[in-house]
Amino acid sequence: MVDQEISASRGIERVKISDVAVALSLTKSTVSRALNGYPDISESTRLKVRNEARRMGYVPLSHAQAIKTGRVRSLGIVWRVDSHDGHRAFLSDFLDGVSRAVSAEDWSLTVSTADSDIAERTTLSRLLKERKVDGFILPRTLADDPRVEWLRKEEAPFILYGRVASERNCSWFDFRGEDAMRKAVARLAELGHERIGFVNGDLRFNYALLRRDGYFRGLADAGIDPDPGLVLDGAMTRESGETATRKLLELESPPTGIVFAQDMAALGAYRAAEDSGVSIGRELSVIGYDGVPEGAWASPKLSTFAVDSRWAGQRLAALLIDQIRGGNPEDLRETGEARFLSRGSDRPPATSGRNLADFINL
Amino acid sequence: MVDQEISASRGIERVKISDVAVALSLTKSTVSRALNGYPDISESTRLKVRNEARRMGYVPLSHAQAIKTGRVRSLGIVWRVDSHDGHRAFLSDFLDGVSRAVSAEDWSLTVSTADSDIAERTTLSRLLKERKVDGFILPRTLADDPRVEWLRKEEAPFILYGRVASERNCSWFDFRGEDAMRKAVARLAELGHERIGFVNGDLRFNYALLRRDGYFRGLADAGIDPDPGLVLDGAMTRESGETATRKLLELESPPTGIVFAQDMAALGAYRAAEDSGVSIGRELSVIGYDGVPEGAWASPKLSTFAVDSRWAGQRLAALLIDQIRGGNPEDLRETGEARFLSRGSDRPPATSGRNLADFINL
DNA sequence: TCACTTGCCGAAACCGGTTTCGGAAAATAT
DNA sequence: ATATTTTCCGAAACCGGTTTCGGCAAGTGA
Repeated sequence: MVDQEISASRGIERVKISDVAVALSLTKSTVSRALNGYPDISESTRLKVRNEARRMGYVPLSHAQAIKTGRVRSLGIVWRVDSHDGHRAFLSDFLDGVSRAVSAEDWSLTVSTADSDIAERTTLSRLLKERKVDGFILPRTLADDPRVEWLRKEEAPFILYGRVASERNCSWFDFRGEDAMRKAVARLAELGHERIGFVNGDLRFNYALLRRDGYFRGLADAGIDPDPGLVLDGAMTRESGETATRKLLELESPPTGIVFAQDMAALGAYRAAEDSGVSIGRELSVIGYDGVPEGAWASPKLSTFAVDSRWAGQRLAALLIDQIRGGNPEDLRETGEARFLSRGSDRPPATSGRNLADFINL
Repeated sequence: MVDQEISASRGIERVKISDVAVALSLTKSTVSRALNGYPDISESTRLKVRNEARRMGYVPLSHAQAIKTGRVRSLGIVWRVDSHDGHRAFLSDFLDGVSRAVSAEDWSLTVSTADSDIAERTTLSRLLKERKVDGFILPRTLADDPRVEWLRKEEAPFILYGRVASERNCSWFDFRGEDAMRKAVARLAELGHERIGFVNGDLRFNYALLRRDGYFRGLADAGIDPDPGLVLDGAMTRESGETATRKLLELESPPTGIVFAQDMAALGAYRAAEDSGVSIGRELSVIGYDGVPEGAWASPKLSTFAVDSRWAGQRLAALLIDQIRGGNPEDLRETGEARFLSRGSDRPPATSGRNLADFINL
């Protein structure tokens, strides 16, 4: 009667390490070491233990392990929700990448959101103090990112999605946006464009600085003198991209091609162009960066440098786990290449001396 | 020298409960009970303990608590990445909502992704066995959802985003999509439409069944005989929405208005309409459901029933925490209302006997 | 044959909290 | 003044693992 009550209230008994030990007439210390690959366990007992553990369905409680090891086998991400929605489209892919890498090692992922710097700091601090995570993936890297110094001080492992000036002890993964911008300019120049504008994102973000450099290098490569009047920044949404484009089109001699540091801004150009009566792919060429899905639904489709967010998430997680396991942070840096999607929005300039036939024969 | 080495290698010492106890000349058991609000601690010492703990920056390790309490103060979500991308736009808001509710209680959120049923089951199982989470939020509820039965068997707390047929012991939050569909039909009927089509999502999902019911009730309300030929399903992307719309427009007597169970499908209608030479808001009225941001960038802007994903996440998390703390699952059910955004895509039919002036005087 | 490794496992401490139990001191009742 | 209850805290067990340490038995070398 009492037994029934107990079993009814407690449900399926969880099998613990001592259960496995008893079943094998061993001590739990032996079972633990066998399962964790200690060298002082014979191969034969290691095998027996592993089989019996599997047979009994034994899975160690992660928090019971953590109390002694100090590791919870979990990574943390604080996602900013206060900024432009340009990156929102990638959250799903990004998390998928992180999740895959993390699951492959039997780790897990803790996600939190924040809508301000202090909220982010508070959350990072709490996750760290409670030891909910062993390290952090930091998206949206600033040129001079205060999180870096703070996490160094707290001695918490972290990795940046994006590069940073203060390199000491930093790991990162990033796509070489500067290369993409450079190629975008080269592409437009090759098509015959001579006045090529650049609409950048917010300069507080490090990628904006890098992409700006790439743009200017592209101009230099093509032998085009840079015109500061053709360069704008702070556009990371459709609205601001629309405004920026409008400004450029209202210039005395407007650009025939514009490179955008972000697709969302580039999509804003479509409306500005429509209002100004210029058609994209004809009077105005546009190349974006990011590879947002909406680009494929614009007409003409937006040519862009697509970024593989899933891959970024995957590498970030894998590198961070390496670091937590003792790897040297400065050895854990990787970059990737954005893939150019040539679609309809980049074409030879309508007013160019060179015509379409020339281009085809190029 | 040795001390230096130790302090240098171990860094900032974490303050533990025994440190607080020593500082106050109390035992750690007293400190623990004081902090956790046990009634057998005097108000004066409770205050002293609380202040000293705060002063020393003491925060309990969540996994150290968990080993005795069995609770890790964490919720789990497995996000499906294999389906249509209609819900991706909401992930950011949704997670933000969950994160807010969870942080308010000092809990945390563990996120994982899966691209198949078995992957999802494997992940749920692992999170449960390792006890990384205390309960699950289940998005994307199926009409007959196998996760429900399985989690019941495992005795794991869970809550559904969406309702389900097998109600026993289930908690949920959901938006009353059926009400929205009913109102959408009413709206179109009021505008003078008599042939109103319906493009539904995948019928395996429970919301599709509910919304279909809503559509038919709307027709009944308006005294319109349902025409099975005007009802299609399985459209949850732009592509499939485009195809579905094309089919409807090719009918001998095509609908003058279409209600879509999902915005993404409704956006597909724009291209179909363009190709067929009918203009949306004139020859064809369209009402969607979801409130995706892209809807505001279509022309004309898509009229739709917008869902507050942040709110959904918030309520789901709060209700689930209540349940884990002992609340009766069947008492923890809530629904919400989708908010109608009247924009440009729903207008009186061009061929209607009633003209615009009539409508204005309505 | 004896001393000395080496291989392998058990015993026990330990991690940082929570919770039960018992008892001393203070408050109340008799 | 004594008996009885309350109030409040300390002592110790406990949670489920990991890790250190020590020792027995078998193997090795001289």
